[in-house]
Amino acid sequence: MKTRGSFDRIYEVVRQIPAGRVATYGQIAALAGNKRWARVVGYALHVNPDPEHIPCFRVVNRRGEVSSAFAFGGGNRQIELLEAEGIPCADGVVDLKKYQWTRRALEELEHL
DNA sequence: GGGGTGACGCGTC
DNA sequence: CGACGCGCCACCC
Repeated sequence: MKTRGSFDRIYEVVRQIPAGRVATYGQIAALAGNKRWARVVGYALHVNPDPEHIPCFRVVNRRGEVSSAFAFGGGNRQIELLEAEGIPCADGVVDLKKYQWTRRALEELEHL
């Protein structure tokens, strides 16, 4: 597979999102290198080349809302996958306050 | 190389 | 956290 420039960067970050946590597009962008890639992140996941190894369902917008157009078969599918990992999002919205993937969150988990 | 597009973010009202 | 608009940047044609 060829490197798709920034896309590859983005995929790498998304791949590192731990189960049971979600990340925002802006956050992915920031971790990938540029905060302004938020839009590019969306595009990158849209053309997700390897859904099996790239958990794009763990990526939500800054408000915690799941995507309306999902590569797996609709936002509904994304909700199922998230709940399967213990992330409640019945209304299609995730509580970022609790489930957003941050270093701080990881530390707290380990500390607990 | 120019232009259109998009699974976004943030300020504003 | 309702709606609207602009900015942002990479990708495809």
